[in-house]
Amino acid sequence: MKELAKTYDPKAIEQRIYDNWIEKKYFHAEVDESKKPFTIIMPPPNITGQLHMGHALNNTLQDVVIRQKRMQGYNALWQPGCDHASIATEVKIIEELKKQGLHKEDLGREGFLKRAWEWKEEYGGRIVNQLKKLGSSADWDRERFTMDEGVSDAVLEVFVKLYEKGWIYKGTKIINWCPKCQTSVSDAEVEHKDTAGHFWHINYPIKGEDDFIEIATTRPETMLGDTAVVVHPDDPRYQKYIGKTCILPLMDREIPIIADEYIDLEVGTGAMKVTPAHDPNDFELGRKHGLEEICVFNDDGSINENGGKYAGMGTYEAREAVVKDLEELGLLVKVLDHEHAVGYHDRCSTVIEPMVKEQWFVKMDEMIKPAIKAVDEGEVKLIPPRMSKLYHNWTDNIRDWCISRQLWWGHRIPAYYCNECGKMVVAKAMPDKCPDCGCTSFKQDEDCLDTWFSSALWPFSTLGWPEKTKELEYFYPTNLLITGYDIIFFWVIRMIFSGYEQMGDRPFDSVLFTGLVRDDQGRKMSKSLGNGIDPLEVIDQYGADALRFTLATGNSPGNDMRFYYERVQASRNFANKIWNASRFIMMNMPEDGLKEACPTDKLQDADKWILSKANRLAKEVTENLDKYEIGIAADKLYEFIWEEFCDWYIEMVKPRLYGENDSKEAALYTLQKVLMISLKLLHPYMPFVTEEIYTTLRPYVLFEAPEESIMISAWPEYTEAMDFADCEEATEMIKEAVRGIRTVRSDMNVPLGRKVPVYVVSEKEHVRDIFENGKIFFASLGKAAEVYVQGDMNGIGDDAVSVQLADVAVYIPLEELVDKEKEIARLETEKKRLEGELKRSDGMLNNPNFVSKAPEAKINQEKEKREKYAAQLEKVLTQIEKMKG
RNA sequence: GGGGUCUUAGCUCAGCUGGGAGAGCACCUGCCUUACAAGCAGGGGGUCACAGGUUCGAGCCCUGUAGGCCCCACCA
Repeated sequence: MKELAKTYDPKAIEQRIYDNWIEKKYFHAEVDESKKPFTIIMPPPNITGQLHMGHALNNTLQDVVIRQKRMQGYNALWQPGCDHASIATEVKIIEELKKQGLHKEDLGREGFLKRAWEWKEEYGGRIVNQLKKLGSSADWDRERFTMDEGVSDAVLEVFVKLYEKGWIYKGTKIINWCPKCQTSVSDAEVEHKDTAGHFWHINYPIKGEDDFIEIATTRPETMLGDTAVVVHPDDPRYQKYIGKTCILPLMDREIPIIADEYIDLEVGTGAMKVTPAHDPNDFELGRKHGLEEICVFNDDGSINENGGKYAGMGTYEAREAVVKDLEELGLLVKVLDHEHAVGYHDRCSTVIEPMVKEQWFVKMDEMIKPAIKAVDEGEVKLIPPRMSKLYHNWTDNIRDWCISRQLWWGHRIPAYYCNECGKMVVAKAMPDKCPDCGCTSFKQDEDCLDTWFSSALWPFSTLGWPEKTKELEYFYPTNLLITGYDIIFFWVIRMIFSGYEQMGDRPFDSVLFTGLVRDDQGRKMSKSLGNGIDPLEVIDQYGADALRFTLATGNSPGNDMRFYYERVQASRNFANKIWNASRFIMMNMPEDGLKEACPTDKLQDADKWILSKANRLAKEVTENLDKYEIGIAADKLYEFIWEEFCDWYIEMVKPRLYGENDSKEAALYTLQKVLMISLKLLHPYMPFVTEEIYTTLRPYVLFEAPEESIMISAWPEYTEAMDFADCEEATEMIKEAVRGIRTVRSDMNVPLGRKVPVYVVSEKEHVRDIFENGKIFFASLGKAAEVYVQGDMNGIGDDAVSVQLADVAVYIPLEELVDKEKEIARLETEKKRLEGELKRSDGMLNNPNFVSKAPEAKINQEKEKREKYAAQLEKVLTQIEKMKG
């Protein structure tokens, strides 16, 4: 007989098991109309990435769900892939080049892209291998990449379609510009942070008068691009100036003073300078009033030739110079401290410069509508539900999406310009000749698309769209997306509107949001803090199962969690627990295994009790998982396996296994049956240890006809045949009595080695039967010597220590060990407790409102409890009398 | 400025549609009992932030207060 090692050693088995799964192609899903599909689309990790705890968390949860669905008989597809992560990757490659003293321009576009693809080849596989270490059962045969041919084709298809529909357009508008990365970025990529700054109050001279209008600004250097001053039309302070002009200091430009209700009378001086080219508000105002847009910044953030003598200075250098000059001119009124929100690029933390530039945009107002409706009406379910508020936060204030990036690594915008007449043609491939002038030479747009443009199509592009593949037909819409709430705006919303627009249907039924995994002090794990915990190290130390179980428990959807090694240890211990329980069962296994199931009439109360509980557990775990309550299901498994199965059932059954015994076979069968159920239910969480045990047991547990792997075995289902709810009471009663004996022994300091006689007294015959059958348990679990079950007090002295339960009492004559005072005190405590319970119960039952309004079942339940307590209390009182007398 | 969320045992967190407060770790006591010391048995510890309200009944629902965290936002 094969033996299991004394402690579970994950390292010895994980790789071997995973390789076997891969070899057997268990992860692979093919279209099969005879089965129902269940699809999860994996959030594609960046090729630049290393596995971090966030990946470990959401991939664990995805794997739990997909493994369970696979066992339930669904045709389960977990579609994986990687993201080219346009800007993130480009930045990294530039950094690498920099170390060699090179700029990306030195390589040229083609050379740079070659380098980028090499990078992708080198690092793109790394994270996939790391996901495999976690046990992820994704269909790696279907792995995709956002820049592979198929997905790129989808990107071009969508771009051209939306362009032709008029929903993609090229326009000159104010956009967020990162002076460091030298590209535009979308609104979602700008992080606003309150930053300490100043309010500079500046006098602008009114033209032709010896008068000034005082404005306030947080960014004095932008005044170089001012083209107006605006005041509120009803502001009594400034009415006289409306329609006049003032002279822009330093630039000596004459600019109009205009009126607009946009102005808040309370803020600053009530008069605002207008810089249409460098502020989103000013831009709107400028367009409304037809103001000139003077751009005064170069792409690197320095002042350009429009800035006069300040040209060439950096932003902050220019700010100082401007302020100094104003001061010398006597136009600086005052400087106040002022905190205001400043936008930073989320990638590089550089201050974003709003700039007017020509870019490509996606028109959002129409496309967003079905996406709003879908969430409102529950066609796409967000878990937890509060996430739909976050979702609305964005959809309700949506602005057109700036999709062009001045980058090289990504999907190049499919717009072509005629080299002769400049005519623009948008098409999936370079046109043969110009429709206007017939010229055959074109130049493609230099810009790339926002990386999220391709991610938005992921749920259908990975399945082959725009081709009409059988996969697309069969697996779309997908069932579930599991991702962090931090990318709800970047990604989730964009997938939803893209799904409706391109496929005419939702991309997924549900989105389960995870929170952040924080360090043990609650801080975000980050490179700069150096507090990141490498999941691979955790796996190396404790095993993948332990990490997975830790991540799957102890938190709820959308909430952050802290990472504690203590919790991983606890999970590791749990894996070891079930390993050892299995080892125990193996040790008692008959040489040739167990060929047949034990007939019900041979099962004992304890067997029925644990089988029934396992049966109910299967039902509950399934229900929880159906609702994606992954942590709740895991808690129930833990509790059942450790406490009910190991601490109670296995301990109860031991005497039946030793030597010849009529009930041995039933015990063996029950142990194996319950273990199989437990292993299967646990498998989605702890795939490795459960597989190892399952395959080791396989040649012996023949009544189950086990599969060659647990991951393709059938998910346990609730069955009437295993519901012995009626028989559960007996075992529960015995447990209660055993617990009572243990407590008494402990309280009385009875050494474990000392066996004591135990008298079980009950007036009820059926209770006496239960304990007659359960005598064996008192010997092993309660360290009892002889056990006498009887209907009266015959042979029991008044000074015996007792456990008084409702229908039964247990007496233990301890003779010299009995400390009477102590025993009385113990009984008094018990008396108090019971009186309290009775009081509570009477309070409810004597309340006419309760009796008339509460559900009948609840009332009956309460009545039963009351009876039990009353009976118990009466016995305790009698016993106290006896001890005293 | 708008919104969300949290406040439960010493620590970290569960607690499903309201029906007698839970786990892990930590702590105390006793055990190397032939599955497991990564273990077993027993035990201590909580006016569920505060104040009202709804209800027969509130950790859970409503209102307000205080503190923490987070997101969104074009107030110069």
